[in-house]
Amino acid sequence: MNKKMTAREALRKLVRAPKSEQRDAAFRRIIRQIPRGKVATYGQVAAAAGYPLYHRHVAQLLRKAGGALPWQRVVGSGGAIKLKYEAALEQRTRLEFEGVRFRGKHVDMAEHQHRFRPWEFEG
DNA sequence: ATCCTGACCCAAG
DNA sequence: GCTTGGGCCAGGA
Repeated sequence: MNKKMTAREALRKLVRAPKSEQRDAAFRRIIRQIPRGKVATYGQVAAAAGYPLYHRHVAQLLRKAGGALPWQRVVGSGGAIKLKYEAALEQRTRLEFEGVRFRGKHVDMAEHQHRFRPWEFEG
């Protein structure tokens, strides 16, 4: 018979069927909500857009969309910069220019974490 | 259809 | 703190 469904599998079934088009649109909308001086993680953006478990795709979009979005405001878990080499330096520089402070290698999340408002759904 | 890749994430050690 | 292994998912070859 059917094996017990894991919590993750259950979640996956609840999540809206992935359509890259509207998914990316949702990601873009969320990313644009992040104000100057604040940041959000890939996972938070994905979840806020209605697609938990799609954090990797947020990164994929950012790479593709590039300059059309405030890409520097999306960081890794814990405020880590996930880009490499020069790109990483550029992101850090851009963020510092917006007033974001770092603690070692990570963004000071206690101060710069952006909180998304769940009720601002607006279709 | 299979294999590989990625601006990820997290629990362990 | 850092590294590692396993898990995740869609896209491209």
